[in-house]
Amino acid sequence: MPISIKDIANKANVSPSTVSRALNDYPRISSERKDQIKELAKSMGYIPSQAARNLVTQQSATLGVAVADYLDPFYMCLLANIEEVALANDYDLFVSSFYRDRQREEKLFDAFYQKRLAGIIVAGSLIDDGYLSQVNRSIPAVLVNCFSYPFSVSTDKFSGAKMALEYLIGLGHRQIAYVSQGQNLNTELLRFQGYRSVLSEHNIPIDESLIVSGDSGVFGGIKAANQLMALPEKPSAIFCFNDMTAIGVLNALQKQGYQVPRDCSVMGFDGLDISAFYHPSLTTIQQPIYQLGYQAVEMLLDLIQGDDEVSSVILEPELIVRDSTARIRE
Amino acid sequence: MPISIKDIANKANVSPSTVSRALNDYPRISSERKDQIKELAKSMGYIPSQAARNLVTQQSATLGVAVADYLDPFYMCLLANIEEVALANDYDLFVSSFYRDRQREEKLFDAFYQKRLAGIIVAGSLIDDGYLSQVNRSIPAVLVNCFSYPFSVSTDKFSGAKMALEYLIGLGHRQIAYVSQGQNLNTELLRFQGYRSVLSEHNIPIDESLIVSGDSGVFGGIKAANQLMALPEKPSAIFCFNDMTAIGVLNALQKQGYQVPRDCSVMGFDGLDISAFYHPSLTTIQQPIYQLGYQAVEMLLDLIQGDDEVSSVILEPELIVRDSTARIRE
DNA sequence: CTGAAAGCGCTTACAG
DNA sequence: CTGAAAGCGCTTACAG
Repeated sequence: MPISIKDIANKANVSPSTVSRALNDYPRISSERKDQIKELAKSMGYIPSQAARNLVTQQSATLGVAVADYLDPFYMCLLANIEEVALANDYDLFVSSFYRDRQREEKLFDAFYQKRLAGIIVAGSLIDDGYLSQVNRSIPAVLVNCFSYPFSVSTDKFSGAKMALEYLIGLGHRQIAYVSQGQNLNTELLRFQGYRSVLSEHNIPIDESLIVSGDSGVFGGIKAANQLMALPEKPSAIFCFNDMTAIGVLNALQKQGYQVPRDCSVMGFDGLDISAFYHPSLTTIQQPIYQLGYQAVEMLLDLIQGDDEVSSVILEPELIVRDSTARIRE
Repeated sequence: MPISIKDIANKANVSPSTVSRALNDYPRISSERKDQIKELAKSMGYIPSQAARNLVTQQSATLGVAVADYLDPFYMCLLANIEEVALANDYDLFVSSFYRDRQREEKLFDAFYQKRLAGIIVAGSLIDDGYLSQVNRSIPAVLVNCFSYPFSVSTDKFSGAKMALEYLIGLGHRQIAYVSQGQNLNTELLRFQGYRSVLSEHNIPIDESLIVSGDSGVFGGIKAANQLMALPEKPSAIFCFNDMTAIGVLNALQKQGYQVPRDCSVMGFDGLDISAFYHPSLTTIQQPIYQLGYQAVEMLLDLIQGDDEVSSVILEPELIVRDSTARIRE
């Protein structure tokens, strides 16, 4: 049984109100009494009940964070940044994963709401375009990388994909494959649009057999690469939905005896830390992960403060050239 | 303002007690009334306040999980397993990271306690041996990989390190380096003991210059490898504290132009998914990550139920031979 | 400066 | 089967 404010009041011969005021640095209280009560509370090992406090104040200092997948380092890096910014603002985090499962994502909001959290951040939402109508709760929410939602902070995927394609074409590649994520989300479609638009600008016809679908993870990348290398006309470069996919692609190519980048260039998207340490290190499109997390928290805090003037943010990614891409061989 | 049980009671012309009983499937209630109230609650978008319920029932169905580092896939894989098992038992998780910072780890317990969580799991504790005396709270706790704590579930690191060394010696290696974690935790010391004990069994003298300290991450591995390869007598094999360290070592060796495993064998510890996809794929000691998570939750649940008969669990790791190790060249 | 009282949203004996 | 009442641990007007 945890000790309560009442226990302290009894021992100090004051009312619970006084104890509460002392502990919360209420201004009009004799400082001797305040110090005495604080010390007593400490010696008794008192730790306030957040639930009780939240109930009476009708507010909470914890933010809910839902990430698509604990096993994708992108979300973990984002999460680490979100936690850091939240902590700096005296909020703590209730973190949950929905394992890229839409049902589970939807259920999460009940959990968040039951806890009466101050606000929520969703990264990698599968509800995507339907978010506004589906999750219509009175709790402020910010989505990361879901451009269609009015309160969101996203990397410009279209622009990122274009950078990647321009770069590969600049290296002389024409047979450029794309390994998609496999779901019709904005984040996917924008990359694909970038891919198509650069190809058509360069008058390179779209070869449908070069567009294969992954699963945003390593295994999808492996499967996709095997599929691509079985083609009569193999690609000379493979642009992947994300770094994890690219790692799968790299792995499959190397296992089949292809040399990267000599036989085939490979590009990722995300800019995960580990992508720099692969062999060969991965050329990729770097998402501004820290900014994504920072701005998401700031936006959510504004929303919580009742500031409705906020509007979506789109951040530019950056091309990082490393060793997995090279000029095409004649 | 969220709607409450009172709002429903008013609309249904019954007392709040009745609403509560209907919603909680209290047995003695007319089923027509029950259904009617349930429907009404749903149509009004009622979602119960967990804080209020916890306050009155004096219990909570959420578990606190503190992990050392979001950026180490080992903890994330463990976390995913913990969450799965917890969810299956109708508990949800309050997850937090302490960023391998002891101060932060200590602070976390106040946060957990303020929330009156049902129990907590700590993975990668830095308080380590001091845990019992430091964190003496009335909330049940299970530690993962902290053998000295009475309620813990751990991989046998001593045995794991021995497997690694036996294997490397079996391949003819004698100059075997060890990259440590850099902190005097049990999890570290046990590996080191395994390392020493196998060497001495084989009458191989310990060469202190082959024992260098990393930081349990990629960068520590890189630094350590550079240090080792600057030695007059370079190691022919490097055994690393964990896979992330090994990835750093691999990277540094390759950058310096060494071929792995031809010029030097490299071994990790953990058995991360990604370690299989490196080039070369990493020989490692596989921790039973799923079992670790599963048993930790089960043990915590027992503790919460007041079952004090539980005792620590030690699980055996497994040697996974892949492509980063080879027989020594003459 | 301090106490008594009301109330946050629930649950649950206690009567009926 | 159902309502009135008490209470979980706090905070905060309202008096004094």
